[in-house]
Amino acid sequence: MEVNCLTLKDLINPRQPRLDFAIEDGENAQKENIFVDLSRMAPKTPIKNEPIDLSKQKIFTPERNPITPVKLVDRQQAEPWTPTANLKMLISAASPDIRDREKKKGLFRPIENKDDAFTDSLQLDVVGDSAVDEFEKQRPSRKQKSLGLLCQKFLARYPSYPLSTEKTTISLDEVAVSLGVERRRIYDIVNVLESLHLVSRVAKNQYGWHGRHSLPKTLRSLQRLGEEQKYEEQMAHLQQKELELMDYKLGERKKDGCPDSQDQQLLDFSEPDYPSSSANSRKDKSLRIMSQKFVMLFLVSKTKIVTLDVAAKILIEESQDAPDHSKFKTKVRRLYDIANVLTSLALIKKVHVTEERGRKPAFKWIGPVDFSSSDEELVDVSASVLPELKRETYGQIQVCAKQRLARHGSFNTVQASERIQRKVNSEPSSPYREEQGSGGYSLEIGSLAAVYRQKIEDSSQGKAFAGKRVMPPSSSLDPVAPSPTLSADSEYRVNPLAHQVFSVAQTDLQSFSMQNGLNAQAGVSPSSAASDGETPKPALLTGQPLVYVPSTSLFMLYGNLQEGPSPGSGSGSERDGGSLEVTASEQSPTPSVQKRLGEERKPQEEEPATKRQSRDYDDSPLALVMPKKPSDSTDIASPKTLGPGGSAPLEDIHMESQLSAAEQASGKASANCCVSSEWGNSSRDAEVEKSSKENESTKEPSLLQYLYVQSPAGLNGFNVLLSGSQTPHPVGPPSGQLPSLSIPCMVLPSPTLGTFPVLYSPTMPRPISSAPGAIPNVGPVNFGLPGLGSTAHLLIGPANMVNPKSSTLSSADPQLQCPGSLNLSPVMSRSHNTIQPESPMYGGHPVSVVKLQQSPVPVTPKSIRRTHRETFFKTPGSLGDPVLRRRERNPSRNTSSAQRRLEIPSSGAD
DNA sequence: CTCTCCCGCCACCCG
DNA sequence: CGGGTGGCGGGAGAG
Repeated sequence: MEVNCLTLKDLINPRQPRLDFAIEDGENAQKENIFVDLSRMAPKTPIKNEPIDLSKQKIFTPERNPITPVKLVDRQQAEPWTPTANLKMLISAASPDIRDREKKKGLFRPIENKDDAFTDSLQLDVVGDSAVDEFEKQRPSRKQKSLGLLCQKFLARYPSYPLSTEKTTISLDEVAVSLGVERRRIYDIVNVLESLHLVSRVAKNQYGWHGRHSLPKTLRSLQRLGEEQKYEEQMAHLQQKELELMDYKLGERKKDGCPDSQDQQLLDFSEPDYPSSSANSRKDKSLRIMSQKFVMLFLVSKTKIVTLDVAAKILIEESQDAPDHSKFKTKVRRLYDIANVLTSLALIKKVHVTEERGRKPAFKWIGPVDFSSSDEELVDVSASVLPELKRETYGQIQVCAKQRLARHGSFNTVQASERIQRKVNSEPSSPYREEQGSGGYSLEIGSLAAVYRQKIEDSSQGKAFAGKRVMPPSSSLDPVAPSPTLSADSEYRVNPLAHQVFSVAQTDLQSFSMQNGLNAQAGVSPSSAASDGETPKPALLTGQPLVYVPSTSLFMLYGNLQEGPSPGSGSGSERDGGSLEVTASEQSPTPSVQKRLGEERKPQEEEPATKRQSRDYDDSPLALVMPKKPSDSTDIASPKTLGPGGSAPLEDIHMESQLSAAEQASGKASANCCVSSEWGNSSRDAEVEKSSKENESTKEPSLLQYLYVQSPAGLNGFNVLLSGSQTPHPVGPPSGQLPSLSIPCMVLPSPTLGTFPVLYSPTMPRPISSAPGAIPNVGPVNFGLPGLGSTAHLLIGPANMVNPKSSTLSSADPQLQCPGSLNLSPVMSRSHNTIQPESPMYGGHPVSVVKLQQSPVPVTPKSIRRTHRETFFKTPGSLGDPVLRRRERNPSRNTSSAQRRLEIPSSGAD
């Protein structure tokens, strides 16, 4: 058949018209520099079949009938897509099974080509000729088929931060069909995603989607591993060598071939090859491992820039392959594959490093960075000093945080970036400088790393790279087991700093803001500044959580808000070190291990309930949190069950804490709010603008205080809160009643906590009574922050946090939906999917929303939302979700867990 | 040219 | 053993 098919295909294809020009550009852009929106995309949770509306944001999906079609005008889209599609159609005709697939595919098709489709459709509609042109043009350019694009499509199907309750399984076949590609390609994507624990294999052909919840943790673990392996040194070394070589040999491009020599040199340092540690079995060379190592390189790199040649060399070296040119080429190819996926995840972007000799392709890390730094430091200290963290510890931690703030909190991003840049430039190891601006990562990282290194060194030998071999490839990759540090971390997060922290934070913030200036622009993070082509859009990345930590992170947040998805923001997420337990699970290096670990994890997980909570925050796109106990409460959502002793009555506590937190927040928040939303969008309601303007006055002067923002995972960051109220004092009123803020903002309780009362401030165009209940029609409100720029967009929904986004948009802000704000829409859509149930409610009465706060208990869908935790890695049993909220869910979880276990085996190769 | 990286053969390896 | 996985590298599009 295939043969025949091919033939047919050829005939048919002969050129389907794809138009994708516009799209292509976009693609290119993305690919090249960018980042992606995937996060924003709507999630479709279940792939399974249905096309869901998914919404794909922009695209409209024309489709549903996929089928065949004749080429024609009607459905231009349908037809042409890709040759592959055609082929499939043909095939389907032949076989029923296939046909089914086709159908499915068809459903999805829109997705696949959404962009294209979108464009096409527009064009077509507009211009009749286009159709013809299309045919003519038809080139399915390579770009269209690129792995990066494919990956984006893939990611678009799933929520970045799926609710803990929703377990999404990915059927490779389905995906392949829906995306119109061969399965082989899906493997490439999945393998990379798996390396980051975004997915895990469940069974044959089946993967479970975890989302980004644990990404910070995973990254942290990888960073640690990278440090242990001394990748940084290796990189520096290679770079130097190269430079030297280059210098000596000027023009020759032997580079390609050269690697050998270099490699050898490296080897010298380290050790002679190690033939085998684990012999590199196929696994060692797997894309998964390569991916992890590649990520590690970024994480340990001070510059956060990794050139492909260096990465390839290191990989070759590790693999012990004899370095030959072909190997090098192969490695590079693989790295591109990985890079495409990572780029789609908005973790890296392409840049070019200009060395003395020319440009070299490289990638820059734009994902979260700081996790390791501040928190770790703290953690570390605490861990080392106080094995057991306790309240007291917190105190210490707080102190540290304060200090840190003092030192860095006010740090101007720009300054930071400059410094970094300087460092980079001066650094011998990093001969090149980025074309763009340097990222504004915290400077501390380096120092921290140094510290770590030392520690490590102590244990390990003097040899530079000896460490590397130490790790078994696969296992090593996985995240480290939870270390005490983590625990500390977690605690830190979890409980964070209570008031003290807050106070500190406030202060810092002010100073910070002052220094930075309110303008968001000013605050632009370096990375963003860099600008290559980065689009601001990225900011939206829903996926990236902002910093939640009060102290240090604040500034990051600030930056993030402004910028949006700046890498820095991501870093914030990192902090979540709290994910201890998660770590454990995830850490288990290989997936397989993970699975196994599941059991082990459980125990660990127990403690973590709180952690998770913290994590949740982290995960949540924008979460500024004020830690406090309340946060813990959030955990509710956390899947993991509490251990026996665990936090017992979380719920109660949560409630209380939440309230208190809310109060505090309200009180504290004094400034104007700033909200940033992830999505930048152009559109905003006029009203909003007004409000914003009004706010502006306020804003400018003050600074922002913040608030906390938390967005439920599913929401993608939509919830932000800000406030700035003048009223510093906390309002006493428990849940619902908070003092009204002069500024129009709503304070949302942490998503997780459903209980929180929402605060809404009336400044809005419509006068609203401050009383919560009173809120009239507050539908979702958008805030535009002037300072933030058009990009910033805030939507607030009266309803629970959860829905607001989606529903809000749809109902209230049509504008948002406008094409212009594509980004938003996608997001929105996503949330929709996830939350759908709620949406209806929401739509109905905004006001009612307020009530939401009520008791969390309800099993209603809403409640579900809260739980967005990550389920992922955890093994099933361990998942606490159920626990948290309602015990009801457990059953489901168990089931899921079972699956995972199954998975494990397969993946678990180890 | 070089940079990217798609494509798909075919080896592994698991069930 | 069959089929799911996925290493691998030729070769071609894009710049």
